[in-house]
Amino acid sequence: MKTGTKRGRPRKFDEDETLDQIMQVFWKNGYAATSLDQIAEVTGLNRPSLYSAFGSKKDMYLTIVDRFADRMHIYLREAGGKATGVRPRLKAILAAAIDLYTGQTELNGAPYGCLAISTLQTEAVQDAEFREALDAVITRMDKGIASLIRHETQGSMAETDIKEAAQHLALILHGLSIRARAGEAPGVLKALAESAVDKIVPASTGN
Amino acid sequence: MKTGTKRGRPRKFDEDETLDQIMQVFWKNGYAATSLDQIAEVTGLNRPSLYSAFGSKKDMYLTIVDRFADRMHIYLREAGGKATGVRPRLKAILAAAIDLYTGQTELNGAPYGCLAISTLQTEAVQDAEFREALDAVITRMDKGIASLIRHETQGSMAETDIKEAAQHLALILHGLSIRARAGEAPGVLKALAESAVDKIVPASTGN
DNA sequence: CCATTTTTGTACCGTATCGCATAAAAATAG
DNA sequence: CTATTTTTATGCGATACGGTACAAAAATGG
Repeated sequence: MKTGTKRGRPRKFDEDETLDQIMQVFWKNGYAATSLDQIAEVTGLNRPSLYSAFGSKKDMYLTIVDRFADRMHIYLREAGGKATGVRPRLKAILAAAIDLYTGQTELNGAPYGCLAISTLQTEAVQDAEFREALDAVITRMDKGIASLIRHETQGSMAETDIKEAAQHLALILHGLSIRARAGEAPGVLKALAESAVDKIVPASTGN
Repeated sequence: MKTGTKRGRPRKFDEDETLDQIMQVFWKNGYAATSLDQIAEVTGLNRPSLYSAFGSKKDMYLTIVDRFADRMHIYLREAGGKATGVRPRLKAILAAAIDLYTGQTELNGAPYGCLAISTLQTEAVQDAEFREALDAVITRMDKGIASLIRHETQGSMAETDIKEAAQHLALILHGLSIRARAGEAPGVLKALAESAVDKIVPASTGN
């Protein structure tokens, strides 16, 4: 019984590529306004294939939200790594996020903002599972930024101040996502992000 | 030809009260996930009556967005008037907004965040009219906050700094709306708002 | 070459959707 | 009391929705 090769008819599609296509649709239209027919058209699959591969519409969406959050954090971590010092690193990740929100990266082709902030949020009231997913995304962002600040300031900031600053920057970031979706230009958003970092993170730390 | 009294069958409903009920439904569910049947049930009207009074679903929603923005600004203006000094006034309007976002006021009964930020935003990509409406809400908030700062600092701040600070605070506010919808407690949000004001608005102005 | 397994594609089910057509109801005008 | 005006109420109509049943297709195992 060789288990190297799969048994039945081979899939016509690449799962990863298909998930990326699905992500685009949800990212653009949100959950409620997206139909499975649209997804079927974009992916080239038919609904039964979609269902057997990814479950229900809600399953698909939650999968996509996780996928987006993972991608986002890898992408921001990488962007933050290119600078040194608290403020420069924070500015770098905010600028990278703005590029993503305004459609300047290869992950998306248009100014859709943040998938979680801009689409998941709307559904959060009606559905507890969506609300928990949104909360998880927010918390993860808070902790990610706090971790960066903590690491970069090396004990010169009180822990409560670190957490507070991180939340302030996350609030700013989410506000920027909304403006990106409203059509605001990347340059304007980046200028706002830079000055926000200067105000929120103390200069006494050396930068 | 007396024109004092209307001619036909009298309406069974109060237009203002009905609009408030419609606002609740859109506020909770967003645009796409709201059906006219839900609205009909909540208002006690049937669809033809709704249509003849308020137009299509999209018409109704845009009407509601305007209505919400107007209410919001009256409410915040009133809240800001109860304090004196830049920072106290800004803190007062942010706290009032958080009360609204978390369902502590009589305008709404649950933590739905900001209607425009939390529901209009999702539709902004698909529909240019929605995108413009969102942009208008954002701009109005920026200008409102800038006006407050300008008035309260009496020329001690440069105009560009005023506008920048106003946008920073609006970004924070919109981020707070999202957290409210995610279920965060009012107290936590208010603490964040207060410290944000302290960081963003210079202390040199006297407060 | 036939059985088995997995995916694909067509077609369908029941329901929900928005908008409207049409008639009944309730008021005023003369 | 009749004509007119406006709103209400029933119901239709065409489409769209999510999900699934079922058979054909395409691979492997022996």
